[in-house]
Amino acid sequence: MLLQPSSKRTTCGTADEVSGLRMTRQRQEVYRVLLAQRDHPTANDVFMRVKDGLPNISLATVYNCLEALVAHNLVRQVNFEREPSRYCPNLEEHGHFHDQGTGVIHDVKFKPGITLADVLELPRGAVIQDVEINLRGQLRLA
Amino acid sequence: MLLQPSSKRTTCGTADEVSGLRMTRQRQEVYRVLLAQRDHPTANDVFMRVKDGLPNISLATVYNCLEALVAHNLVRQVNFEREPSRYCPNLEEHGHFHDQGTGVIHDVKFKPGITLADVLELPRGAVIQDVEINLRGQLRLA
DNA sequence: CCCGATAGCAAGAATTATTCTAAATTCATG
DNA sequence: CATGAATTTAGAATAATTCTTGCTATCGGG
Ligand SMILES: [Mn+2]
Ligand SMILES: [Mn+2]
Ligand SMILES: [Zn+2]
Ligand SMILES: [Zn+2]
Repeated sequence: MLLQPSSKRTTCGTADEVSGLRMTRQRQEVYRVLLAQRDHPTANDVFMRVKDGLPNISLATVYNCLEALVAHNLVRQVNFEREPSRYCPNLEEHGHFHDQGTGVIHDVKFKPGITLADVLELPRGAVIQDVEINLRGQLRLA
Repeated sequence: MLLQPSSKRTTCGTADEVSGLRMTRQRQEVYRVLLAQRDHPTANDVFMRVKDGLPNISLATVYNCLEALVAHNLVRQVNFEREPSRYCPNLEEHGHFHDQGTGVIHDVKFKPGITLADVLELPRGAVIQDVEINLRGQLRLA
């Protein structure tokens, strides 16, 4: 899962053929930044962080990289209401809890052994490709 | 719950004080259109439908009316990814299933007796104010 | 009924996250 | 090294939504 710059390998046929994604310096740095601080940053947040290592990167490239990482399932895009999209490198199935008090978005695990069909009356024959569970609330310490 | 034009009543102290929303012709028509065809229309869809009855209504007013109805919990706003918001007059707690084949968005009921805490490992002390469950997939007939 | 105050509406401009365009650069491959 | 494909960049364009402003409707008290 640790991806290397593609310059070191052939495009098709080695480790990252799994994802089929060419790992450029920009994509690598965007991905590294997402792993380093898992606070669900926006594209602009990522842009600012990535500029430390790649001062010439453009915002359009950050969007391109994020889109590529999402398309190849290395990163998930998280949308709350109509706010700017956020990005999450946690690949386990999980939901998100937005704490209105602090603004922090927490990952929320599913309880083990629970499946969607246990909880929802899905339409007959529905094949689910994507699940999005977003919660808003407050963290009230007892 | 059936709201009347406010001209027939005082602003504070009668039936729609429950919601505190003054029912203008525009809000009434927007709400009526949502109840009449429960296909989760966008603001622009609502605009086009409402123009039959109110040819001079503006899109900004449709947005204002939808915002007012949502703020007073008569209508829910439904967001899939970054697509235009859709609007749903079903006030029961429910999720949404977007059928990629037809583009139709279906309401999805929760199974009776299930609560979020049964399914998710919520952060300690989390008080949930809003739940959003959005599914994407295909309706494959067996 | 009349009046001043408040709320809502309409038209168009502004906002802003995101996407697109086009030219330059980088890269894989032979 | 040459070639073509993929990627990056800067800036323009897009589009859903929000904002501004002037007007209209409605409210509630006298
Ligand atoms: Mn941010
Ligand atoms: Mn539509
Ligand atoms: Zn996450
Ligand atoms: Zn619905």
